[in-house]
Amino acid sequence: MKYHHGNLRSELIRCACTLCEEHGHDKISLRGIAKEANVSQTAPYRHFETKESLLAAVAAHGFVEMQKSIDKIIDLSKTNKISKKTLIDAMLAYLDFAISNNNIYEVMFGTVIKDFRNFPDLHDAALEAYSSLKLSIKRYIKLKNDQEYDEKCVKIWAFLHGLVGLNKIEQKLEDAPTTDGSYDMPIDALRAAKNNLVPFMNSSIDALIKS
Amino acid sequence: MKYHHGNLRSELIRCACTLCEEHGHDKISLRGIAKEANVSQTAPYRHFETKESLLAAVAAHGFVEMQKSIDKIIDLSKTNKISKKTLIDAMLAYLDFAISNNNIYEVMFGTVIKDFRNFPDLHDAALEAYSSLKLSIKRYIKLKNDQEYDEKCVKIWAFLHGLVGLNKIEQKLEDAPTTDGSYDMPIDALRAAKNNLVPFMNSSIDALIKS
DNA sequence: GAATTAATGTTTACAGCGTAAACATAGTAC
DNA sequence: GTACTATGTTTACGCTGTAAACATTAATTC
Repeated sequence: MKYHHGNLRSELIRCACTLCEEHGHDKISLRGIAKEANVSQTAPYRHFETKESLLAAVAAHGFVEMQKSIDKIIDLSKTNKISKKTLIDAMLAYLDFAISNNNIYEVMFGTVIKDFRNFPDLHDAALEAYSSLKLSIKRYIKLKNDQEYDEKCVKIWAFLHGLVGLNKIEQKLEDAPTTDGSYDMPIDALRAAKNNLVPFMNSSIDALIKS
Repeated sequence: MKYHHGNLRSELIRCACTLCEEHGHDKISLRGIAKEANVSQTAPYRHFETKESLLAAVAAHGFVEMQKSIDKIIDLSKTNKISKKTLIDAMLAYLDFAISNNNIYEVMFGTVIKDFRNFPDLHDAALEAYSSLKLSIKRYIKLKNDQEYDEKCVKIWAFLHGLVGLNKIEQKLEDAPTTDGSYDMPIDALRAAKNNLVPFMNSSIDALIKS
């Protein structure tokens, strides 16, 4: 085995992403990541100042991937209007990314990384992802000015982000009978929403854009 | 000083709430909480099986307090309809609680507690809080059936929960110029929303209820 | 009311964590 | 080739959650 790895930095990010998605950010250690990459436990410190900065790289990677999955839907090579179906598909792509990369999404939006400005790559990646979300609205509907696009975009982003959060709650509550013998109403409602996601999203997104 | 504390359990929860809100759940230790309560570092284990279960008590307390702040607005002693202003006030009470108890809200809705069913008090408190949210909608508008109330409630809850999340993001991004010299559009939009929160909420909540 | 038991404290101990410091090896510039 | 820099390893430290053994007080039994 070579003394020098050659590509340790990106390998560490790769291992961190894998382990994070598998076990959750609070269950992974720098030592575990280093072991996964077959290096000593302090080797990561040649590439990342702290554990937080390695997780920042994981989050940045997440934002890039999330943006890609939105861009794929709205087809960046074109500039024409998109249909309502395409808009909803883009929103569904957001949800799909968030849910299939649950633990990485948590790193992107949770409290792990305190200040994005300490990690310029992450800061940029997050803004880039937002710009794709905004672009999808821009290409769906004509509004007065950029500020108005931002307002709608924030409303929709909040709604999407909230749905991701509630999805986590649902998993924690499940539908065990409560102590008084009744069942969990919010869970049924959340399940119903998920089972009919397209009409659910159609009505909500439309309402928010026109609000 | 007495050998037996007398009220250590509730005192530990109180200390945990204080320290958690002050430093964030990931920065507090069982040892620190024990020290704050003036007991030995393993004393908490006579009342809580794990750190997670102490934090579950913190979360349960949070849900109770959150529910109280909603109930105070809609006045549980009455059963008549409420005005739109009162409904919005209830939603603002949710946001206000979430933001002024940022770190406890994180414990309530984050990944710290894996499965609420392991903590029946927490499970119940969460459902109780949801029922108050739903009640506020029930007393605002007449809908077909309970299922329909749940659908609207989930939409609004998602929106509120998402706004709380975006508020955290805003704090992490702030408005430092990005590497290409431009400024952060989402931040401006979020600030604009916060500076005009009542009309912002008015239009959004209305749109979601009618969607 | 004394003896027993249960509840609730303390002390000690351990393995895993993030990370600092000292050292070793490999690649690069002159 | 020699010096320098980059990137690896080894060792060590204080903090963490928590298990185990022990001490003290409160509650229960007779």
